[in-house]
Amino acid sequence: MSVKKEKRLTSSMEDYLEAIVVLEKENGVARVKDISRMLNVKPPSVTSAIINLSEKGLVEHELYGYVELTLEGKKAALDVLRRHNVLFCFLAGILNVDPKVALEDACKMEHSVSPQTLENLEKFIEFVKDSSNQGKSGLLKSFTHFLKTGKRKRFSIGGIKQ
Amino acid sequence: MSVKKEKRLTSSMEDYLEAIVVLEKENGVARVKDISRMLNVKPPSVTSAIINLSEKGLVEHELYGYVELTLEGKKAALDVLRRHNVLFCFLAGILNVDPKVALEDACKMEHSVSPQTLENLEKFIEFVKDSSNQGKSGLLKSFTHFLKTGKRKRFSIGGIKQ
DNA sequence: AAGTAATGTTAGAAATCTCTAAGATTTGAA
DNA sequence: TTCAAATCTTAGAGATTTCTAACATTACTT
Repeated sequence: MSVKKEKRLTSSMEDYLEAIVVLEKENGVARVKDISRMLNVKPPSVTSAIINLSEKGLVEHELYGYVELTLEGKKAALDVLRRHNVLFCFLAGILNVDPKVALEDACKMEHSVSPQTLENLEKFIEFVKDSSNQGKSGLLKSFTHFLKTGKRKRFSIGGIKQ
Repeated sequence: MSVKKEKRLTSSMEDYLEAIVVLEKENGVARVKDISRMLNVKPPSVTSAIINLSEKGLVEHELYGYVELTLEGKKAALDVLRRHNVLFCFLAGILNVDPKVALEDACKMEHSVSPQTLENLEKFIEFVKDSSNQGKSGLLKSFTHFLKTGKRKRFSIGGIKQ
């Protein structure tokens, strides 16, 4: 009975998984060259990573061929992607951080955000965004105004206009 | 003229700086043993780190003596601490994440949050918190309620009661 | 003051992740 | 089909960070 001790994936390995799932979505398949370009690492680093992920049962790979996520790998990759997206939405959509910066931050923070924080962040986004049907909610408008001027504007949640 | 190329500090080195500044605040001085305990690493790791930080001009250290931050080191350490505190405030105070989890997350995320995100986060905290004089603001109460029940409650910002 | 306990350092090894250089395989063009 | 370009892998080295084991120093205790 080989009960593998599942160590948490490193940030690096999560990056590779994420790149692979994104490439699969974009191109149907993931190739070493594209992973390399996407992550700004050299091809040998990708090969090493693939061997590593393959030993963990997260990807399948034939020499000189494509890289494919296993079911488990896909699950892990989508989890990273979800963290990324939630963080990006919050940073760019609520905190009003420049999208380029928000992207960079999301790419780094996605590896350290806990499930609980992620869940509450998702709910917070829902809470803030759903409170307006069109574009920015009152809260968002008010905060954006506060960011620019330092002054508060009234706003409402729950459909009650002030 | 030796113009050192100042590479960004690694997460690890930031952790050491942060521990040192916290210990200095608590005990007046920082010692290897305490840094070791605070960061959950063995003493030789601390010694290595101190040598590293010392080469960067961020700490001073006499063999078998105390560790002290230089001016530059203190500046860097306080910067990390500020990131930590802002993140913790947001997670625990606004997102309603369990303080223990919020602490862990802050400790990890503090190394990857950009200045712009940090600044906007600080303003967001100010925006949300200052909108009530006593404890949780309307927004906070409303979000907490939403977290628990999934239902929205009306609230106000700007001192206007609904 | 001497010896023991506590603390700190040195040396050297292991894990992780990246790179360069060089060689292998595949693809595509003539 | 054969050769050149593109792609991928292997081998080996370097950086970073941690550890254990052994040794050095300092601080107590009596």
